[in-house]
Amino acid sequence: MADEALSAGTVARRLGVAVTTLRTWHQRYGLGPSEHVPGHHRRYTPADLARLETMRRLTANGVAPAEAARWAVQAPDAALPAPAPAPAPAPGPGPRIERRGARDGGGATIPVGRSGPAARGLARAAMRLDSNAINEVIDRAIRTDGVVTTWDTLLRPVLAGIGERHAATAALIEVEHLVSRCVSEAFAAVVRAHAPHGPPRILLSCADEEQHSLPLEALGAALAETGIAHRLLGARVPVRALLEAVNRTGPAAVVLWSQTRSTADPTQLTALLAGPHRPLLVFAVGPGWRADSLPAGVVRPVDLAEALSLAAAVRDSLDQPAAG
Amino acid sequence: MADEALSAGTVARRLGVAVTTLRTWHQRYGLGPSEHVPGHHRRYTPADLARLETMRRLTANGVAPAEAARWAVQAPDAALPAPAPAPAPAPGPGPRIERRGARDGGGATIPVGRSGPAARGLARAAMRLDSNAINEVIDRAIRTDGVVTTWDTLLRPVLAGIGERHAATAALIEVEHLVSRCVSEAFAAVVRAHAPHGPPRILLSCADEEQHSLPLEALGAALAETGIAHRLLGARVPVRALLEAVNRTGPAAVVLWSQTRSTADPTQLTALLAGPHRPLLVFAVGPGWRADSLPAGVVRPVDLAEALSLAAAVRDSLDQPAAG
DNA sequence: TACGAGTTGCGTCGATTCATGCGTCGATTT
DNA sequence: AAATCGACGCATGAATCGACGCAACTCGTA
Repeated sequence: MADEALSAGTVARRLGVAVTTLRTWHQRYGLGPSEHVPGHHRRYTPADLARLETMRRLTANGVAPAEAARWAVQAPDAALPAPAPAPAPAPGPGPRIERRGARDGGGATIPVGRSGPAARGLARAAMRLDSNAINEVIDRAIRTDGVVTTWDTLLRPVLAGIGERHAATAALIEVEHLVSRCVSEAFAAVVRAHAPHGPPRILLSCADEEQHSLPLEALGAALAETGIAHRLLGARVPVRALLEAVNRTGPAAVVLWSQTRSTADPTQLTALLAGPHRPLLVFAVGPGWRADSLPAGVVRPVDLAEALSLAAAVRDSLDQPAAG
Repeated sequence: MADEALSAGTVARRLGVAVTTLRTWHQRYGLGPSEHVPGHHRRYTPADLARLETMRRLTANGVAPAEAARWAVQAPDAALPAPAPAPAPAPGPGPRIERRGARDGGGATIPVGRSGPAARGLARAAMRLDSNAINEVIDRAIRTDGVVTTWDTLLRPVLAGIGERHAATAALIEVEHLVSRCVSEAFAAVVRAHAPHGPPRILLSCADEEQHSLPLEALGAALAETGIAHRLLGARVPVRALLEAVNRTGPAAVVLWSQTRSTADPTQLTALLAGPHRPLLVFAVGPGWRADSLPAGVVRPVDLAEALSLAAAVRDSLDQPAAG
């Protein structure tokens, strides 16, 4: 693979920095050619270049150089705020539930489609308002399949089914509340069970006016499951309060959830990026956000799993005096 | 060079306090970086951080800052005075652990009045959005004093203080949300911990449009603690949904919570009594209800303890063959 | 009940320290 | 000969420093 060995000057020109800077980065941060004999010329392989590219993109987004370098060294291809967001339309992670079939009983049932027996069982327990049974099902599912899978294949379908019924029949409000509560509690239990390592560096918050916090709680539980500490603000967080929280706690990353388009005001993201304690990374998560209206420097994971892996990348970044 | 030399700002963010506070702690209590040349930047080693962490934990538990600092300086890894430390008498109904030195003040704080050190610690933890500390304090309080006492002497005062501040300054919304969530989770944990004996015969529900469900959750947790199973519907339960739930589950008693007068529509109570599956007992709980407007046959406990004892009475009466 | 004293967290201000990108210089590599 | 190397130093803006003061809270006392 040595057919591409770029010289220092070439790389420098490509990145738009001075040659000296490359040398500085090498000796200050260890961010240089993987194999380099002191005294000899530096030869950058494509991998090295990718690392430098990461460094450049991070710093271009305001990340402190020292931290950006650390990040670049250990996660060369870390997903980053791409200047041109992927042309993914915004269908949202809305679970496409088959509303047909699933005939379960005579009266008012919850359509869960082909989401497996557990979902049907959960739906039945919900209809009975049997919180014990609900808890049991959820707990077992989480214990068996983990938070992410449980959320995607069990909870979200059932909640969506309830919501659908609720929208159609204007009934089942109690059921919806009860299940939401149980889910929320289950997630909380997960968080409590997994003692977080260090201080929470990730802040989860709903967008202003956004009422649905369950998906965020799912993310929080998934994070906890992975051993990543976080802070969850909850639903309906005004922008001012969010900024205040960011200012007070200085998180490395902020996740802002928006369920519906009406709550997806990009201004909030802009405000986050412009605030005094600018977070390293800002995530816009949820079906509400429109990819084309996001300000530059905002990452938009498409589902829980992606958000999780991105957050894990954040975790790996140790903090150190940040300047610049 | 120390592999980890955290700057003042980083440490401050980690702890959830302002940078200025770190400096203040240093010069007031001597709680600073072990080696620090005046005029130069402070560099906190892991050991220093541990000391500060101790400080944080102690203050979160209500210890006066001055004393907490003294403690932290000489015993960096001091274990929490959790179960029964020497200088702490039994925190009975009068949690007057130490009458002096528990002052508080400064900046945006939460007024808790003379509600004991635990309340102060909780308020402090809340201000720094430290959910771990919040959980810790609440859990210990519940474990030590039980749900009712904890609610009356710790949680309600603090929540009221936050609400007061919030109403006055329009700030602290995040704090309010976070604490509410933690309280809710703590109650849920209590309910989960105490496996209910039989089928739930008591239904707890918020009045229509009523958003505050925390007091109800407190009642639910207290019931669970006493071994009484219950069903909790949650906030904002429309009358139709309530009746539907009563109809489906046929509870022996229904508790309807109203926080403010605007949600205390007596019609709901009347509807309950007139429904097909008339509950044995209907409770109207909460400050919203007006005694003179309640329909006949509705009981109105004045506080959590009374509601609890009445509910216990219900449970006992169920053991006897009820004459109808 | 009201009031003053003591505590305490934190905002502000001018001065200083630090991190960082890059220019320069003599020696070495290509 | 051109490019680069390692070392050194400089300019600049962000972060921090120390000092001061404020405001809010609690508690003892009148």
